[in-house]
Amino acid sequence: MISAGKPGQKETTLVWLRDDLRIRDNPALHAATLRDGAVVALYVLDDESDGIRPLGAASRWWLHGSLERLGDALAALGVPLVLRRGRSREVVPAAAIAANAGAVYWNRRYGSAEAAIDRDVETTLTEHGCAVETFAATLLHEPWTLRPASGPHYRVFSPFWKAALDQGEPRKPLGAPDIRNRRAFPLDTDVLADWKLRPTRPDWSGGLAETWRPGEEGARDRLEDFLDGGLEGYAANRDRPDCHATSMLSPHLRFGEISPFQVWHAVRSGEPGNDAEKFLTELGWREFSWHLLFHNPDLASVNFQKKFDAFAWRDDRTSLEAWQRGRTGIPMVDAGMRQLWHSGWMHNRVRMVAASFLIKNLMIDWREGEAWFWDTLVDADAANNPASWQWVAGSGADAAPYFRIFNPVLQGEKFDPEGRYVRTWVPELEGVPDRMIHKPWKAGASGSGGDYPQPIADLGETRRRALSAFKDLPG
DNA sequence: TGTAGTTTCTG
DNA sequence: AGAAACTAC
Repeated sequence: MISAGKPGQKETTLVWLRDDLRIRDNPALHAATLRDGAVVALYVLDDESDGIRPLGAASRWWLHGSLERLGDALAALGVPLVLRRGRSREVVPAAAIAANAGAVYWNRRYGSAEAAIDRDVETTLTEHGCAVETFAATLLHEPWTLRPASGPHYRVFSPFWKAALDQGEPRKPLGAPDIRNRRAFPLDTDVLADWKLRPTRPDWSGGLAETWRPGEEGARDRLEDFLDGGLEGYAANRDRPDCHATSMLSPHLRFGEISPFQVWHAVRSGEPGNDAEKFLTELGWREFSWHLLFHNPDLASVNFQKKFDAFAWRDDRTSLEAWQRGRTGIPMVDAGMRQLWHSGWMHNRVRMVAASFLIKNLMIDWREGEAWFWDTLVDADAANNPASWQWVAGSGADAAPYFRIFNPVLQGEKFDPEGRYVRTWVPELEGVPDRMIHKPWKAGASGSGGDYPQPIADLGETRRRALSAFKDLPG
C-alpha cells in the first residue's frame, strides 16, 4: 500500500525508464522534476513476461554500457537509478511501494506485449492510489494519430509520410533537467554486473567496443559528427558502404539515448535541401515501421501478406550457416555479414543485398535472417528489423516486388566500385584486382585469394529459380 | 532502394 | 560499338 504520506510531506516520483535511456528530452523525467520531492529512476530487465522478446546478445552488450552511462548522468542530478529484474507487472508496483512513490511516470512504448504490461501496471498503481502519467518520447507521431481515409492503418510509406509531415513540425526537444539536492530515500538495487549482459568466456565484444560508445554522450557526439559536414552529400553517398556517409545513430535511437525530436530539430536547424530531406525520410521509415508494428503486433513472425504463408522456403542449415559466418563466396554479402559479426552493425545498402541473397538466392525463410540480425545487431529494433526483412522478402507492407532481386556483383560494382569496403572485411581478397573484386570466382588463378570459398550458389541460376517460385504465389 | 534482355539511338 | 530507353519478371 502506498501511503498518502504525512501532511506536507513531499512525495517521491518514480520514473520508469525503458527505451528512453537519456536525461535530455525525456518528457517523463522532465515532468517528474516539475514536482516537489525526490525523483527515483527505475529500470527493469524483464525477460520473463509473456510476449516479451528477449534482447539479442549484441543488444544486451549495448544495454550494459547504456545503463552504466545513464546511472552516472542521473547520479549527477541527484536521481538514483534503481535496477531490478523480473516481471514488470510485479516489479514496478513493488518498487513504487518501496519508494513510497506518489506518482509513477514513463514514456510510452508501442509493442503490444509491452503496452499490455504498461496498462496492467497502470491499473495496479492507480488502485494503490498512485498517480500515473505517460508521455510521448520515442516516436515523432503516435501510431494511432495517423489514419488513412480508408483502412485501419497506412500500408504504403509515401502517403504515410505525407500525412506525418502534414501534422506539422514535431515539438521542440526539452533540455536537461536540474534537480540536485532533493534527497531520495535509498532503494535496493541490483548490481549491473550481476546481470551479465556482457559476454565473458569467449569475449566477442572487442569489435563492438572499438566501434561504439553507448550512452547519451556517445549519441550526441555521433550526431554532431554527422552534422558537422552539414549533411553535405548524404543523399548521394548514403548508399556507399565504402564511405562514412551515414549517421550511425541507429543503436542510439533504438535505446533512446537520443530522441527523434532532437535529431529532427538538429537537422532542421541546418541547411535545408535534398540531403536534409533524405535523412529525415529515414526517420520516417523508422516511424512507418513502428506504425506497422503497432497495428500488426506479430510482424516478426507472421507474413504481412498472407499469400506468402504457402511459400515453400528451403531448409538448408549449411547455407544458412555460411551466410551467418560470411562464407558464402559472394564478396559483398560476406563483407556485410562479417561487418555485422565484428561491429554489431551493417551498412543499410549491404543489409538489403545480404537479405536479398538469403531470401531470394538461397530461398531461406526471411525469419531466419531476421532472427540472426536480432541477435547480432546493436540496433536490433522490434519494429525496424521485421518490417525491413519483410520489405526485402516482398511479404511486407509497401514491399519490394518479388521480382526485385539484387545482384550482389552489380550492387558491389555500383556502390563499392574500388572494392574498398569488401577488402576491409574480406582480407582474403586483398590481391584480387578491382575489376574482379566482386566476382573473384571469375578471376581465375591470378586472383582469388587463399581459402576464400567458391560461391555457394550460382547467382544466375538461383535468380531464375526464385523468379519462378515467387511467380507461383497466389493473387 | 533491381535486373536482364531487347530495341533504339548516336557518333 | 556503346549508351540509353524500354519492358517483363
